[in-house]
Amino acid sequence: MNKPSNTADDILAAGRRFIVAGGYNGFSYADIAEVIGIRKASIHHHFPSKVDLVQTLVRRYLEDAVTGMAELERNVPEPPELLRTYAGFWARCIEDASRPFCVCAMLASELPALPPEVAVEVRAYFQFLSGWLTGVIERGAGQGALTISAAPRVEAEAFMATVHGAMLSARAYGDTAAFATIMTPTLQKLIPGIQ
Amino acid sequence: MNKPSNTADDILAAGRRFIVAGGYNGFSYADIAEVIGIRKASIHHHFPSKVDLVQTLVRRYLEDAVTGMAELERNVPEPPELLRTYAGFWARCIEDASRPFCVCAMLASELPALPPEVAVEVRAYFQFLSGWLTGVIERGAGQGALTISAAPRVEAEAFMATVHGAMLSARAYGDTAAFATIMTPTLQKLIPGIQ
DNA sequence: ACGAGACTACCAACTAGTAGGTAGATTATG
DNA sequence: CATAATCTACCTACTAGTTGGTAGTCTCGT
Repeated sequence: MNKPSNTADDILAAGRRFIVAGGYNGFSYADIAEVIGIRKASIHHHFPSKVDLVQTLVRRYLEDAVTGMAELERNVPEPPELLRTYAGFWARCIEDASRPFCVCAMLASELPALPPEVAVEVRAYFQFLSGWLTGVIERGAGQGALTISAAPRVEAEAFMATVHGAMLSARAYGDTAAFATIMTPTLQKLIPGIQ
Repeated sequence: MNKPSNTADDILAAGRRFIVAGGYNGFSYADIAEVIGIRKASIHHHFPSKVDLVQTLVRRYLEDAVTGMAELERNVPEPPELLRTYAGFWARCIEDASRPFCVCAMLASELPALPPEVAVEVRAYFQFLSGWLTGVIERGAGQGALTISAAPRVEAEAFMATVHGAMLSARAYGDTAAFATIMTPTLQKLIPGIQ
């Protein structure tokens, strides 16, 4: 069922690691060529330009998020647990250094300097994520399972902002546990009845 | 009282604008030379290397924050108003596009790819800011003027994370008002007795 | 006369991207 | 079945332009 080793996918995976570490201008075709063991020109065969490469990468990142969230909602139906699982997912990714930062959060920070084709994909990711969180929070508040003090959309934006800011702090301090430390009280304020 | 036009300061100011827009790798000596109207080589006279330039820039950014916060505390003594004024400062900076992002939040995002001399300065900024916020929140909670559900240090980290994440969202959406929209309920959760 | 601050003129290394070619697999056709 | 055409995936070798940085010179105010 799993596809054979594919160079294009290897390039995208390497590109993702580089973007997570240093952003759009933090890597070159030469860097990718070296880590996956092919020549620079061969990357151009798969992705004619750097814009193509990063555009494809971000588009696939969003697709993965869409299917990931759908599966998450199938496995974890309750809104409070959904938020906790989402935050826990990132806590693990950061702690085991497998995905120490969100690709789109990284790219969003340098949005004014990004090629417009990439910028539009990054914006789409933010819109999807905030839309998904709005739905979860709206449902949770309707059930009385979440305590909110503003409109679901606004609470969702605040939650998403805290997640991204917590990633940033964990990185700034070089302390992977900082993410969970920040998210715990944030979740507690939304979920009633736990101390 | 105000110093005469100083090229070194002009270089730092231009560098700051470029970093805010696109990070450490998002600008070159040539870019700075062009906007301030001197030759590339003349910048090396003031800052021998790019590391020197950015290190000086971030160090001064922290110094300005230290004196700025001290002055803020002299003018606005009450913790709730202090937090509101701090958030309001950034809201204005973002809305009038004068400082659409925090230099150190920007650099922190690409910390793993940063020269270590710069990284250490960025870390120092985060430590100062979280320390200052911890003090304000601790004092406010002691007076009963702020409602907190975790240790002051943790509340301060969460507040700072939300500020940085809200900047990121405002940038991602291209909507300067998003920052204030996110910060309003965040402040309301901390400040009792307002609806 | 001297130093600060600017200049011209370089440099090696790196950037994304191109040109042209090769080996091998796949597909179409007589 | 054979063979010709095409395609995929890579290669070497190159381009024009940019990167941070250096060396040496000119100019101007004190």
